[in-house]
Amino acid sequence: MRLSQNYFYTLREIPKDEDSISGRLLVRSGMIKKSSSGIYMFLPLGYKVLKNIERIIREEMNKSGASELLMPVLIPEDIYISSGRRDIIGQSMFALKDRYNRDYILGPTHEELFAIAAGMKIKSYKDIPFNIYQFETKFRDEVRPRYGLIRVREFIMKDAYSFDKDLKGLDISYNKMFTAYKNIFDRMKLNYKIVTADTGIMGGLLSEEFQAISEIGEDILALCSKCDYATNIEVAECVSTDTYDNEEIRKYTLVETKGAKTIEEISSFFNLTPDKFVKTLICKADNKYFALLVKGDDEINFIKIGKLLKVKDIQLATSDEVIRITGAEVGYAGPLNLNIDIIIDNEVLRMKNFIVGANKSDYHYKDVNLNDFKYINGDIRNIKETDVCPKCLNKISFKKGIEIGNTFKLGTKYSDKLDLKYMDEHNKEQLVVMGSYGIGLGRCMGALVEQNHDEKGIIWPYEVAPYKVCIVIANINDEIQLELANQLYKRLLLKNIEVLVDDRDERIGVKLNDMDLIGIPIRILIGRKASEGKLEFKLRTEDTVSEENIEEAITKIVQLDKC
RNA sequence: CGGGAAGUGGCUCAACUUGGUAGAGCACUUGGUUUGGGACCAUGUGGUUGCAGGUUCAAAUCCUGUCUUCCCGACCA
Repeated sequence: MRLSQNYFYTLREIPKDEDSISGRLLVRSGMIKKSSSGIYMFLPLGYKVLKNIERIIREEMNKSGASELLMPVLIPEDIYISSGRRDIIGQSMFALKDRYNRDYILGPTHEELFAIAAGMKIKSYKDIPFNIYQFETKFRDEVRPRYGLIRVREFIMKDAYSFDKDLKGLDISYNKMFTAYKNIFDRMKLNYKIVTADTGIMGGLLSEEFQAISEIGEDILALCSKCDYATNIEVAECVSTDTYDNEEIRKYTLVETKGAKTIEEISSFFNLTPDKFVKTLICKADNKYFALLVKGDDEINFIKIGKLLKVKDIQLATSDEVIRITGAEVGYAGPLNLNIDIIIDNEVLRMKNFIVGANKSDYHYKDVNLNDFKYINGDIRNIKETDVCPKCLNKISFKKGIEIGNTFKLGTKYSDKLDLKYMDEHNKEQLVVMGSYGIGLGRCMGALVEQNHDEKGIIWPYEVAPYKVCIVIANINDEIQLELANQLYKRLLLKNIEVLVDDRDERIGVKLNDMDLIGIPIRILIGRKASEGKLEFKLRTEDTVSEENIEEAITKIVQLDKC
């Protein structure tokens, strides 16, 4: 591709509407452009990267035996009503009506349609297992699009679905996908971790996330330093090794704590560390109120609460509701004289003579103990970095991750709702067991840039790079340079290597800076030694430049291209 | 959705507080000088100041509404 004759631009200024390094670099390098909040254009250079990512995924998917197909984006709302997800996904779905006033949604994920498609084939146990997948644009009306391609409202996902007769079969299908996913992300050269996670809107039995390690990651991963324990903190089990307080139990007393509402404020009021306090949060779940108690320096985990109480849609109570229930302003809730169910975190079990709100504005109780109120207990807090690994009790550490892929063991959730059944060996109807597997292509692209860049620009891993080689012609008015560049260009094309020729009428500094910015792995500079048949060879990842003749350069490039 | 900020040539910003009819840098045109890491001189083009309404002799500036974008909290590939 000759730059002078193609759609290509870069920006010198930093775009003001991008909040991440990857977003800024991708926009500056003319690969993407924000069209509206969370919606992007993929321009020629960026589209090539996206296509490379797609190619890697397709190759590995096909290798695993899956078949590609294509589903519509526009889906009748009824289908999501029957699966029960119209309500679960709710506001995140883009919804519209056709001219006859019929309701449609733009597909946020396609379990339903794939289950229907699977039903076309599946009659008997002999018809399964199989795996079908697609690359398709998904629409999700995210509350807050962010970080360039990382959190967007319209994005291309590879989604695959497996169909098996039982859980044993699902395990096999799942493991095939798991292997394919590892191959995919390894080939992209992403630095990632696999963690177990909550099943969220998909539901089902198991969810594992492929998380690209990055500072802008929106998920926190709890990783063990010794064993293979790795989870999203949303589901990380808390195991405390602290010993029980062995103070004498005292009788609680009321203390005026005027104006001190937050844990910070009260701990400085009492001049005690936050772990001597117990936070009481009022929440509402399925129209019932609960009081949740955790140690002052812990955080509530709503996913754990949902599982413990078998409720969904848990929200913190509004301040009006808190006033109605506790009789005090927000900040003074406590477990004493409270007539809603109280759930305490296991950590609180170890505490004695702690401080809680008094359900009276400006007052707290001190020296409160567990026998002063009724409760049930459970693991309802987020794991902290000071906690130990729940599996081997060694040190745990946190990393932030961008969720680039996810695999779910769905079980029979969708086949039940959508009536996907087969006839088994004993002539009995059985529900098909499903798995679903997603990869966000744009997210991979964003995460790659987050992980591979320097102050000059992007550094694409070879296989995803839009072009593998760029030939920079120092002086386009020099016939000899042009001729040498031409020769190299044509010969590399014959070897099926994607080459970009920077033959623009620009100063050399502009060209070199642009090539660094867009991150082409191999750079050939053809300049003043062209007359001797020499050119300069440089890798984007290294600072050293070597002088070669055309044959040497081609040999080196072909070699790099092979691995 | 709630809270905060901002919308001014293609891009990044100034002028707004204190109304007087829009300016810089980059980019672009043309000419010239340059030419190995974002050149220089000259020249020119380009804006109904997000949109609508109001106040005023006069609005980018003040007021109201509206749309959009960005930043901080509950979702997910």
